Amino acid sequence: MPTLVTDPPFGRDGREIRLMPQLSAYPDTQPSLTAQVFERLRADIIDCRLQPEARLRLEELRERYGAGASPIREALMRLEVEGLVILEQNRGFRVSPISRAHLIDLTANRIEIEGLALKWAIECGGVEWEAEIIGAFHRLTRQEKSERDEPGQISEGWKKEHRAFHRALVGGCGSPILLSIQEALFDQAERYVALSIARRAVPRNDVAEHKRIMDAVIARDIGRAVEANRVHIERTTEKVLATLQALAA
Amino acid sequence: MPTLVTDPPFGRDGREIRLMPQLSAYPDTQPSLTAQVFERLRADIIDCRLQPEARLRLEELRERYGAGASPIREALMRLEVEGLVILEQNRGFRVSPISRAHLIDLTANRIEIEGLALKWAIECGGVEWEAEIIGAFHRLTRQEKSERDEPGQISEGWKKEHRAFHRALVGGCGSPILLSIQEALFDQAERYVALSIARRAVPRNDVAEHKRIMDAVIARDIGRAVEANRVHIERTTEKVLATLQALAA
DNA sequence: AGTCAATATATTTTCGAAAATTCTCTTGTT
DNA sequence: AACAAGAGAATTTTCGAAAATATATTGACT
Repeated sequence: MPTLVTDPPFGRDGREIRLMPQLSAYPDTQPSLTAQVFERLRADIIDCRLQPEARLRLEELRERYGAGASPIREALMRLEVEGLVILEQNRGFRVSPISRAHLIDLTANRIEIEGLALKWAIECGGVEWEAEIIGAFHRLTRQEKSERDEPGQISEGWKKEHRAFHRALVGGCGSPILLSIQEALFDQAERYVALSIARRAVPRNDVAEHKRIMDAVIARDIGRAVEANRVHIERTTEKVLATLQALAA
Repeated sequence: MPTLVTDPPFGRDGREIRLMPQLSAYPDTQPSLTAQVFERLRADIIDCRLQPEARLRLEELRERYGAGASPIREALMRLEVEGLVILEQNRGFRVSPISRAHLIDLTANRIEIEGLALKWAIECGGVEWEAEIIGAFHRLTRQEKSERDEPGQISEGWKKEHRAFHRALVGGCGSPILLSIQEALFDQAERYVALSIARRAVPRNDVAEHKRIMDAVIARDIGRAVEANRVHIERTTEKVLATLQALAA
């Protein structure tokens, strides 16, 4: 079974260049335990199965994820840099707190970062990029937002397609750095949405908002696209702020 | 259940609120081994004592930093998220490669991110912020850029003050998120400068550039400040690109 | 020679327990 | 009652070695 000749992603080390790498040297290795724990922890935090400020005791996490101390701490260290977790010296980890101030900061930054990414994408994205967006939008509209059995819940499928759509929008910007920033901020924001939903807020219908962004992007109208994106982000934040407010009261 | 809407940064846990915390509960704990290793590794990579693409073998690092596997791997995981290190599954870590493309991407992003931070800072920074800048500028100008004994080397002191000056400029923006992004990008960029210096490039005199930024900021002229900052960043990058070019040839 | 398989070596990844630190609870003192 | 000190428990941090994986080497076969 011949390996497809793809650009070898890494390892451009004189010593490592071989005419034909042994197949066994590049198996589809399953992700390391650290990587698995990282993904699960990240998802659990974003979806608020682990609540803001919840203590993350090592013993509990070992139980929950079936791993030793090392992979778990390594995953937590990554999450701390991404802002989903905080570490207090010798006092362990907890899920990052949420707050009005943080949400507002996050929103302002998302508007700017995504706006910039949109601008660059419109300036330099090609047809392939446009096609991705249109495809992603189609998949998003064909996806039920709420689960049939749990009406006040956003479906996993919808969340996935929603993320994919936003990713497609900025995907043509040509800047890996900007994309990674965008993704980190998106993750953080999702946490607030999950929280708002968990508080029985009714999911809102935002198909029109998404369509407006897409239309402006396809029309290559930077100003309109950035503006539509701003509106979309701000609407979401307003909704979340309202439920947070109601909760505090 | 966590309270949602108050803003104090940490530890807003009913149980932890005490009238007067016991002193012994908050000692000046010395940083954990992980934290120490992280700082040293980060510095070694930024200053190119660990060269781009160098393999980071666990055993060597244990030797170098006098620590066990856990702290070192934890530090490396953090650095990977920050982009200073890359991890290849089961094949270990190496220092992130450098490239023209990456430097150019970095530069474009720095111009935008720092520009935005400058804008926000000018809009909402107070007198204290202005004073910090003026102080930082003063310290920077009083610091020798080159070491007396090593003329083609940038002094540690200057690098520290230079970082502090740029930090002071954006420090008033009021956005912790934007500041953390700015810092991460600054770190990455420093690596290229260090590399260029290591290649015997003569440090350039950029006092005037810094002064131009500061004057515009103090005059609260957003356009001029952002423009001056853009010029400063681009000049640095041009210099680095030139030495990289010469190196490749 | 060149390829392949099998083996040996090197390296990363993971675990379980020891060491260090923080937290909790009791007891004694003013 | 309030506070401080100290023993004991809980938890985090770190280590050293085992398990898993990747790389290098050897030797047989074409």
